[in-house]
Amino acid sequence: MLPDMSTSPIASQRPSAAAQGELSRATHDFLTALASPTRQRMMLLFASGAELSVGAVAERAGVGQSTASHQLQLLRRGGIVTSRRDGKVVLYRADRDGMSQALGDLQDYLKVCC
Amino acid sequence: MLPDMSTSPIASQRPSAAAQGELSRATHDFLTALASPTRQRMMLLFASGAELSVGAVAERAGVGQSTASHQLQLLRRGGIVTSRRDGKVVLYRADRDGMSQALGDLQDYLKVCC
DNA sequence: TTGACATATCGCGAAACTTCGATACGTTTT
DNA sequence: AAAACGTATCGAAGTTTCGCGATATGTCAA
Repeated sequence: MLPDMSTSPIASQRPSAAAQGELSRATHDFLTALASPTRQRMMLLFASGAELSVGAVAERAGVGQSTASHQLQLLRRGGIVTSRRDGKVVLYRADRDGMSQALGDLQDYLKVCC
Repeated sequence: MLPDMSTSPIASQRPSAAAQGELSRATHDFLTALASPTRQRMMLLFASGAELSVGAVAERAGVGQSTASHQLQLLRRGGIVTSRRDGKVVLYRADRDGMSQALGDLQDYLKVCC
């Protein structure tokens, strides 16, 4: 089954969550998603707005199909990629809005410590 | 023994590392350091430029002394805190420059995927 | 409906992380 | 020099993550 795409984990967070001194769940997912060499390698495949299927990511990143599917979901949960189904294929691409929002939340959080 | 404070892991990286499509070691350390609830809790103790010893962090964060020491080193490796010795005590505080540089590198990296 | 194809989920072992108590190291004081 | 104190390192148990193959689910074509 496809994961729930109707509710974005980023959008469900208040913008001022970080300013209150607590790192939001969405921002935590953003950090953990990017803190992985394999997922970093995957993200580079989406340069220039490329849209890739799970199989294409698996092949180019040098991982198995199940691994690619799982890691792409972690990236999606972190607001870094978006997915849409096109026939049998599920296409992923970089989530520009999600990334900028997560970065903003992160900056707000870090301002507390300065 | 005290860890090596003379060479900052952030400063040893070229600024354009992220633009070349590879996430630098320093930026990876920054992400992994922040992707931990315990370390996030610790960082909140440094609000308003507070400077705390390892023991103070351990007590306020509710962890053992060895744990606090270890996690603070991970935060230092990520360019998020700085340490200095004052007598028997080692004082940690937020590393404003390190954080802004890591954030900049992260932004550069994310620009590749947009 | 059946078959073919792509993706998601499951189960598992390997590797990494977290935390602790115990111990070694560095610093100051006596 | 030795004791006292704070911090860093060590070793180990528990938890989490990672990657894989196998299997289930979803989709299109025949």
